[in-house]
Amino acid sequence: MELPARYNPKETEDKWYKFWEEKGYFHACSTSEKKPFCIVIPPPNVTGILHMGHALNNTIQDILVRLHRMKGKEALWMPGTDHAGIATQNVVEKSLAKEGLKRQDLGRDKFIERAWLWKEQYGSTIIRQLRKLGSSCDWERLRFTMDEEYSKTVTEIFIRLYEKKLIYQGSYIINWCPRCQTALSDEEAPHNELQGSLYYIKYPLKHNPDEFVVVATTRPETMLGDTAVAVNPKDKRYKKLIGKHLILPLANREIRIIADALVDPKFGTGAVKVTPAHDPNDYIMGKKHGLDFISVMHPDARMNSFAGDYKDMDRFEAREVILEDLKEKGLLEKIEAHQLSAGHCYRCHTIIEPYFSKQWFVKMKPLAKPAIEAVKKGKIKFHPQRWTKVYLHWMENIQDWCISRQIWWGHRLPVYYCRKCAENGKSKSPNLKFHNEGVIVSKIKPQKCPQCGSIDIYQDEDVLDTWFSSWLWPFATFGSNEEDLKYFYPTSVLVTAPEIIFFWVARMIMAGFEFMGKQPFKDVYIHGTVRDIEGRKMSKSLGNIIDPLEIIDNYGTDALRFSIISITSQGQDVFLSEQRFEQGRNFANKIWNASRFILMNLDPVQVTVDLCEFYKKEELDIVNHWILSRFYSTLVGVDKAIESFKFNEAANLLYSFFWHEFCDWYLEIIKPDINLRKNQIVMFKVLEKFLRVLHPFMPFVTEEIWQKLPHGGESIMVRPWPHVQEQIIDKRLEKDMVVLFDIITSIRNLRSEIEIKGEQKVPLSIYPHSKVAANLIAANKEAILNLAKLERLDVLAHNAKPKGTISSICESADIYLSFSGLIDIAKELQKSMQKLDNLKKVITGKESRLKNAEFVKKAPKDVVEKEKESLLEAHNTIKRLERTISELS
RNA sequence: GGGCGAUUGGCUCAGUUGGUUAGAGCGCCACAUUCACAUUGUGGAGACCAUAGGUUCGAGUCCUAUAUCGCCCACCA
Repeated sequence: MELPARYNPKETEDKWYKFWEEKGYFHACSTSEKKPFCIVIPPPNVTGILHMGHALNNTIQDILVRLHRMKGKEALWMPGTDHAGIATQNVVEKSLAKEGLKRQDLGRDKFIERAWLWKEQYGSTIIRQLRKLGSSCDWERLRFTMDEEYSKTVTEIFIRLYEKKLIYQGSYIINWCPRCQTALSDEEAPHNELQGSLYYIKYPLKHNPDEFVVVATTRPETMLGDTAVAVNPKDKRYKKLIGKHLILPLANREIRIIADALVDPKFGTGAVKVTPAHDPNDYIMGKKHGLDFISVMHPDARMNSFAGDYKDMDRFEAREVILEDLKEKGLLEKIEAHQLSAGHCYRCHTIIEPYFSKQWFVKMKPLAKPAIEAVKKGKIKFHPQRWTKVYLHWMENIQDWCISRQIWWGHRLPVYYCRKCAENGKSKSPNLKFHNEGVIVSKIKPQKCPQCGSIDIYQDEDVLDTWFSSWLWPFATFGSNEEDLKYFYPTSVLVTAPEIIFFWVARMIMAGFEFMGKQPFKDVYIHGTVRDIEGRKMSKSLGNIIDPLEIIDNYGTDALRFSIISITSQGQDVFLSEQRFEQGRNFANKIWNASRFILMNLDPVQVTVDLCEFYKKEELDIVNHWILSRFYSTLVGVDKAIESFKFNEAANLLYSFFWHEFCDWYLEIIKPDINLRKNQIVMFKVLEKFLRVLHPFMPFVTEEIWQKLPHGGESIMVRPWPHVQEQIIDKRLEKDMVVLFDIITSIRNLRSEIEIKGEQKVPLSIYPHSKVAANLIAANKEAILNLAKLERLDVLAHNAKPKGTISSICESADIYLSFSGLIDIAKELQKSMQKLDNLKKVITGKESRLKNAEFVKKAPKDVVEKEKESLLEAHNTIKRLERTISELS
């Protein structure tokens, strides 16, 4: 069979992916007799495009799924996308903006129509890209968090929680994004450091306007909403002022001086302006002291009419103007540089505004309880383990979850209001926003108010937090299919990134227990973040993105997969440069060429035997036994590595086995006798099995080659994972072979050092140091002749007189070169002296260790024995070296 | 303020429960091309394992500080 000398991924990848899919290999079925294995994909946003984080995340999942499929499980990888409320709405709004439109111009229904249209058109981009990656997802089950059935579940869950009084409506300070104009949960408003200023502002006393209380603030623009100044009750400086009144500058309102232990007397001036509607701390004080809540901003963070002259200014513009005005009035005492941190919208990075508003919340403490237990008891395990602490810390300090969003794209709250009931309630609370009368929570819009019978009913405008649907993902994806749920739930492993632990992982665990009564998964593997070579996150704005699709285009999917896996250790962050992908590409090519070589030399008739039968009946020679042993040892290592989520270790084991042992040594050794039956069988079987083990890592190249090999079955993808043949593994032999390689390497080294030209063959004598070495040399004489390019090899018996000059010694043998003329005596002498020196140091170390009574007494016996042995060995080597030196001089 | 991670050849990283002379890939140097593969082969150079203490017969590995970098959490006006 003629194959090109290079592996071309472009010609194979799409072909095989299509083949697998058409064969239905990706599909998993709950009626199977097999044991289930299930992973639910962290649903990428519909707005998403594949980045390296996805590539890593999904490669790991695909490895696990393919592996377990081969191991005989009914393996399901449940795919889907997330509607990504704010992100998608932003994208659709942007596209509208190009037409000069705002969403309000369209109205809610039209806008949502538009959003769906967008989703239909672009929402499957990421799915297509996941396929390029080779992901073996069960596409028949593709889900979307706004599918009809899924949405139904979301609504039901809301009602269930509401009825359990775990969902409530209330007015609190929440994180408000003025740009997206919606509330956000705490997790969606991460705090970032900012370089700001601390402004010291004088507030005049009412009874004596020439005297001031100076407050320190980072946000002067909110002063217009101040309703008090607070001091610590123990603060002597202010004690006599407590209860007195101040005139709030610029607003010319009277505000009270209150005492509260929350105030830190050491910070600033020890006096704090209190703005209950714009600061969470102040909110608490406001509640405690019965202060007024004055919101001074519009939802877009422009100042509102409570801000008087500053009305309609943006909050930061207002800050500047207010500072100017204060300065003019002589009320700005000083400005200090000050580091602070502020919440930022995780979607648009706008600084969030702590904003007082009425929202819906989930009471989290009761949900957290079983989720904490499960992790503490080890029913759910994090890998690496350290994330357990992070998880528990968050869970144990969990805050209620704000779930209402003031956007249009998402699951609308199943909440309706009766206008009539609300009107009636108004008498108690003048602002419609602040009362709870007339709330109806229902799956569908009620015909009339169950309270008063009015038909004047309208639905809440808000939608739910996107994560309120994703936290149901491990079971909501099965919809109402009880059999599937019973079979596949709880799922097996969750593979995800650290930044999503609180958003998603923790909440899924809570939802699993609350709604299913069972944990959603057993293991959580948290992989690292993919960064650029300088350790920065990859982002568009930094321009440091490495596009996985480009890598696929240039290097191939298998190269991408293999490279990224081989550098991802144990959840450590990955520093990536494009160069890394050469390793994967070269490896694919190496496999390709080794296979090409084998195919060119393969007699298909000879290899149709069963390998087990073969080595039961026929005694294996050293080399074939060795490579089989190494293969199975590697397999053991790979199994173990994957079990402990050390994917890089598995990948690297496969890499070095194939390249350095199978190709560099094994194939080179058997090359001259490649037609021998035993060589035919073993080289073929090892290759075939190796391809299977590698398949989860590099699915395409392995399939392409496997199909060209004689094979049974349709696809490598559905072939069983090889069984470890314990009886073939011979650690002793593996070690011995290293001796042989050591000898060959030493001869090659010698050739190189004395500059024997490439093909020039030299005669050599060799004196083996041990019986093992002697046997190996005898059994592999041909191999040594070939690999070390020797004309002749004489193996010296004990006491035999060597013919040449001693030229080199290695651990296992002395090597005598038969024509001494080639040797640079001075150089060799120097080299030997150097070796002698090193060895003497080693011996000194060993001797002193062995003389140390403590060591002999306390160290394990085998360690002491080993030490003695190696000392003896070193002494022998020294003797030989000294002999060499005397011969040379 | 608290927590976590990292610090090992020029670069990027491995390094199992402490055990003898610390590994890999890339890069570098030399040699090799009618040989499956130059996306190759062969050989080589290159590391007092961040610093300072400690535990131990023995520390890259365990402990305590320190430094630098990074991440996360917290009601830092």
